[in-house]
Amino acid sequence: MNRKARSGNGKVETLQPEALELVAARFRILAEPLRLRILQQLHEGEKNVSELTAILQTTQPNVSKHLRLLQDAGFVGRRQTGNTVYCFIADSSVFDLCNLVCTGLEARLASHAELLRSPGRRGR
Amino acid sequence: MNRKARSGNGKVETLQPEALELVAARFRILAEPLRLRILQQLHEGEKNVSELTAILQTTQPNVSKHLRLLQDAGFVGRRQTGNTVYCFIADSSVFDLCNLVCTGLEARLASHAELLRSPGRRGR
DNA sequence: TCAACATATAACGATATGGCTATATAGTCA
DNA sequence: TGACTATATAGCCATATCGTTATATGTTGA
Repeated sequence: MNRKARSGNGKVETLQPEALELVAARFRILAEPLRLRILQQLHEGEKNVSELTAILQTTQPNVSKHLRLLQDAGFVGRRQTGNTVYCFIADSSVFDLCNLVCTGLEARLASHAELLRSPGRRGR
Repeated sequence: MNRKARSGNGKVETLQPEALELVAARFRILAEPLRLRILQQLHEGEKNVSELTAILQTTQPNVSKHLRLLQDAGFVGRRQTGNTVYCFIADSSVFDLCNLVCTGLEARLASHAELLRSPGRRGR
């Protein structure tokens, strides 16, 4: 064991800057509303590109592009039958991530709401 | 209870598109290497802007700008004494998030490595 | 009040990214 | 093979964001 972080012990606190780039890139995948909506749709069950396009009210190339990123990151998988491509959640831990963010967001918004309500009487 | 998601039950699977924008925005805060490096530094203990600037090898305005985003998101707090501003982690759950991403990333990279090693003999 | 220091903001250029339209690729069926 | 359908890619424009330099704000101490 030397001073540099080794594989398997990925505590973000100890990562090198280059590794943090990878972590940031992974966050960036989830930093787009449309991609989150795609994940949300796939949470209900697998869907093909045309279905997603219709549901999300955007263009087919746009869906394809976003799907590619989600697939490259390993969040989404694909299954092709004939010439239609069915997409599905390949790593459901992505929802743990999203829900952690949701929780933090709720806490944040609640604390803001608190500030607007009865200043000086926090917590009741 | 009506058909729209209500406060407190923030399962990402059920959020409206507008709510997903907020979730995406929160992910976006963590989608920058320099911001992750700031968080990393603050994990060791509070630091002021000048110290961060020196450590991160960038300009002071750049650090200030990123700190602002981290503060607005509630991840980082500030304490001002005299004219120096000390920053610290205000929501340490941000590291849970980062570590979840790290874990997923490691798994992803490991599975890629697997593909390069002995094709056909996966899992051993 | 003035000089000095620490931090914040403004304004800019460079780059990245989202969404579009047009087109290419690839699979199915006749 | 050729028409049709589903998806992917290319190319483009608009916008957002990073990092920089210049400057403003604000705090301390003489």
